[in-house]
Amino acid sequence: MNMPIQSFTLSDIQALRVAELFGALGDPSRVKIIAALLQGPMNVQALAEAAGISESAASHQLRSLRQMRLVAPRKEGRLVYYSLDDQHVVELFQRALDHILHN
Amino acid sequence: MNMPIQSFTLSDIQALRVAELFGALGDPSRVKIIAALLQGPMNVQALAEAAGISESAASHQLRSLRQMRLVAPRKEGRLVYYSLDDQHVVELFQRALDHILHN
DNA sequence: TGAATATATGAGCAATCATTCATACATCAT
DNA sequence: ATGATGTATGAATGATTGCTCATATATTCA
Repeated sequence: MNMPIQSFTLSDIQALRVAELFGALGDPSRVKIIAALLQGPMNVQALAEAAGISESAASHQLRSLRQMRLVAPRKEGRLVYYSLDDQHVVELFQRALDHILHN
Repeated sequence: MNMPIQSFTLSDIQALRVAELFGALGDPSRVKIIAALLQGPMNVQALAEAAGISESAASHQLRSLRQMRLVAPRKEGRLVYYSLDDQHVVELFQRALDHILHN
């Protein structure tokens, strides 16, 4: 499995989508949020603390990640638990983490 | 091989480095440049054309990629051929491409 | 030497982005 | 109902970013 990709010239939209995907992972706060979510679902407060940002800032970032379908919310009372929602991206992220930590 | 990473709270510097790596791949022009380089080394002009940007803009972007050691220059006369210089990142990129193209 | 070509680089600018602040909304407790 | 808590959201702001333009440097050719 896994046809090798010997790609070529990407269309504008394809390049944009790849860039958007990587861009979503291209901010330290979002990186910390995603790293925290590797442990399991967490609510906004906990994620804000894990990322070292305000709850409002966390909510904004979670919105971006939500819109890209990288995370999914689950409401429980007045808490909202977020979890990672794209296994491919999780693997991508872990590889990058691996690469950095092994630098 | 491959210790599973269950990582947690990243240090500020670790998060920053992961974010910088993804950020380097988080722009459509750079995505097109890297996609073009999957075929093999190319000079600045060719990369500019492949990315649909000016040669100056390409040179600027190549500088970023160079500073992150994602590409390496090889001078040949008055041409400078760039090639991909980080196999891990190449694999990361191809996975993302695969993911997007298979959406 | 002088002109042309390929690339690099700095300044300036417009656009994007991450955060803060104020506020709104929903849920729970009293 | 009232107040408190958790989250969401819009506007404003400061920082970053990708590009253009002008210019510099290096190499080749005449």
